[in-house]
Amino acid sequence: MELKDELVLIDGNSLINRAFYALPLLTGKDGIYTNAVYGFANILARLIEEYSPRYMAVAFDMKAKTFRHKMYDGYKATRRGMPEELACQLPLLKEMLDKMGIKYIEQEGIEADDIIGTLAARHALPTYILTGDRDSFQLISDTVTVLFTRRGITDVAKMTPSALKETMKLTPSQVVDYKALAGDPSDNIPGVPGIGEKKAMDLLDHYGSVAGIYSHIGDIKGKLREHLENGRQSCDMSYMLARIKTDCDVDVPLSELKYRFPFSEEVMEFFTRMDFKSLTRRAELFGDSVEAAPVYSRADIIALSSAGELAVVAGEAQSFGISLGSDKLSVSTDGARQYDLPLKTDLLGDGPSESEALAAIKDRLEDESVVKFVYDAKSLMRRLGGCGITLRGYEDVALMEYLVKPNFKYSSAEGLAETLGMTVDSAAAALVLDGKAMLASLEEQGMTDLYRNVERPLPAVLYDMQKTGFLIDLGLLAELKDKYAALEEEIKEHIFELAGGRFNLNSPKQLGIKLFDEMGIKYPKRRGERSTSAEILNTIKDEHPIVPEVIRFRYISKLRSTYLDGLSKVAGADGIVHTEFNQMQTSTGRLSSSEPNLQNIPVREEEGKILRALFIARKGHVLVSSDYSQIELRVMAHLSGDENLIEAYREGLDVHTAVARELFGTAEPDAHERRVAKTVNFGIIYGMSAFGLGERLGITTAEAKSYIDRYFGRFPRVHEYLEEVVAGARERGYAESLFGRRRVIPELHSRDYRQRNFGERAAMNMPLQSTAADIIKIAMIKVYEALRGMRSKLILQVHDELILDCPEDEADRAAALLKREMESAVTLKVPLVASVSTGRNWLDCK
DNA sequence: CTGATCACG
DNA sequence: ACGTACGTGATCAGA
Repeated sequence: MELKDELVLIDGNSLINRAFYALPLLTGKDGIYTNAVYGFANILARLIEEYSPRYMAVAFDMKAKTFRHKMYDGYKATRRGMPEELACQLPLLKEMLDKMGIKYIEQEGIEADDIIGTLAARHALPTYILTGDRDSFQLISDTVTVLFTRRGITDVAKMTPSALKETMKLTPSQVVDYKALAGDPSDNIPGVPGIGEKKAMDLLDHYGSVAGIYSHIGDIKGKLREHLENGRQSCDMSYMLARIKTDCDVDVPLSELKYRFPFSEEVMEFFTRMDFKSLTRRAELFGDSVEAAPVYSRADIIALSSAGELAVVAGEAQSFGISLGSDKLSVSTDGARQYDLPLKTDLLGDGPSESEALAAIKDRLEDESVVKFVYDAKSLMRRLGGCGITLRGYEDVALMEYLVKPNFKYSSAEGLAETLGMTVDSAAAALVLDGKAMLASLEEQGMTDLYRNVERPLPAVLYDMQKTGFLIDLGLLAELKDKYAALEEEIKEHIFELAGGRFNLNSPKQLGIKLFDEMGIKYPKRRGERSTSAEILNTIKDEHPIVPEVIRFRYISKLRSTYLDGLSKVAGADGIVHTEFNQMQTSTGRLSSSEPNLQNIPVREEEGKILRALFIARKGHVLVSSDYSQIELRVMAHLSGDENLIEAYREGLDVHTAVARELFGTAEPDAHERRVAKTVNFGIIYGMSAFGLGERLGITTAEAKSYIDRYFGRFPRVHEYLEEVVAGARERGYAESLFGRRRVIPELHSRDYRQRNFGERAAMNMPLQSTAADIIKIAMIKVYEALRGMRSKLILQVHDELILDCPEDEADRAAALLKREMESAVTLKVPLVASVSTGRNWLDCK
């Protein structure tokens, strides 16, 4: 690219502000904010491509007051300070400019505008000023053009004298006159009181300039003249404020404004570090010695025509990416070439069938030492399982993505390819490329062990659990369905009687109208909104006999629709339900369960708990269940190192009672005191607020606060720990578990108070919930290993509980094994305790 | 397709 | 003066 003898001057503050607000709050790999720097870099790249200037400079404002502030206290007084999320990007921006060799200038007491004005005046060569600030229009001339960034950053208007005339009906010098008259709210420049945009334009049209107006003041009549005369001083001052200086003490010879182009390796490294993927691929920005990141457009695709050819291709490789679509099987060994084998489907008769194709590479897929880069190993296992193949030796790229970005939305290998800028038919190649890059990212972020020892082995465990499934008592299910449907109908009719009319009871809207408007039942008045939630209904259940009936209807209806009907829909003819365990769903590392969700089967209410009798062991088997006792609190004791708490656990005390003792100063706390302590303990885990605790305990916020203060007084290390967690998360951008799992929490830097508070609570909760999730995952893997050779099967995980289905003669052994592996999964400063129970069905496991 | 509601840890 | 405990998934109504 040939550079031209032209100069580009950039208003750094203006541009980075635009970039910041135009782009979502992106975070780079380390969770630091990079959106503004990214936007800035993009504009620079575009600018260079379009204008190819040889000289460039960026001017920044400094915090110090300028002559304008001294002249007028109110100058820019309405400006908000730079938000922290942006301020923290300034050093990055300057680092980038340094690496590009672009001169940046900042000088105390001089604003960026004045620096730009001065440089533009000193250097007589074609000059472009890049800014989002209209003030700069006064600098426009035959040689100076303003590149004005309007909304966002992609929309740049080229302002020449004629363009200015056209859009604003002003000449460059009149820009200052205009501001002297109309003022500028954004800079808090007053102008002439009583004169707005319209009048200012009229006056300038007539008299040309402020000087012209005042020299003809005699021609002006009435109110307008009064305004002008009264506002004379303000007008003069505004003129001075708005006028950009072109004679500042800034002297930079042209030779210093040359920048290093093409960009060097250093810049490439910076882009890579910042995760500016698209910029790293723009070869035209970099010199020949710098290798631009490959433009992942499309892998070089080679069509195979037989399973035998596939076997040859895969047979030579020690590692390959593999993607199994509905009508083709693709493998890629190097990420550049991809071999596609079309498969016979129901509609298409060509090629081998899926099982024939897979059979050809069975030995490769089952060979532990051959690394397969796959996307979502668990779902691949299911398809391979159908062909009698067991996947061994894999790297799961989706899991790696999840670890680095737990908010990442699971899609498909094709989706991944697209995200990487590749075509969807290059999935297998994308897996190899991204897989290798992600392994490096995991290493960089200290998550290699977490990946290798926890996440990567888990798909095999989960697949086995899903495949085994949980047996349902279909007879009982049919019975309960009838019973609950009838009961629901009965309650419904009763409600309609009490209400004196029928309506859709499932509609919160209609219910609200019926209860609160038509029947006039009083509801707690809190900020207008009225809810029909159980929480609210419970507070008014004595107002009218219909209220408790509605509450009961809701509950029965929930049990019937969600659990009874829901289970019927997903249970197979053999009575087995196969839940899906989602390993890449939560931001804390927990699993989730769906279709059906077996992690929210009722247990708290007796009437609902009965449904657990539906979940039974297979014939001749029993269920063995084990749950961790207060695992999150124990994790907190460990992480905080609070001696008081650790001691309580080591002595095997009831921790809620122990906390109640501290809270109330009683040796033998009563049931109420223990309940309060228990609620406080939960509050700690959730990052409690005094209000929240008060709500749950039914006490005032002030009373709740005194409990919290007392708790932190008694367990000071807990207090320190929670504060550290928040501070650390704020600084680093993410919270982390004991094993290095991360969750980025951008809300901590939100401008919105509520968002920020939410971020703080999420930050406090994350290490506890997340570490507990890691622990039970480790336990699952250990249990799965330990069960090898036995007929007992892991079938369910509910966050702190594991359930096995065991032949009766193995039950005792399995129970002991389960307890042992769970308790020894990791070693903390406090013991881990798991309590085991056995039963024919889940209800009996208590 | 989102919000309200409610089931679980 | 504000709004207020963390993490999920399923169902239903009503746009």
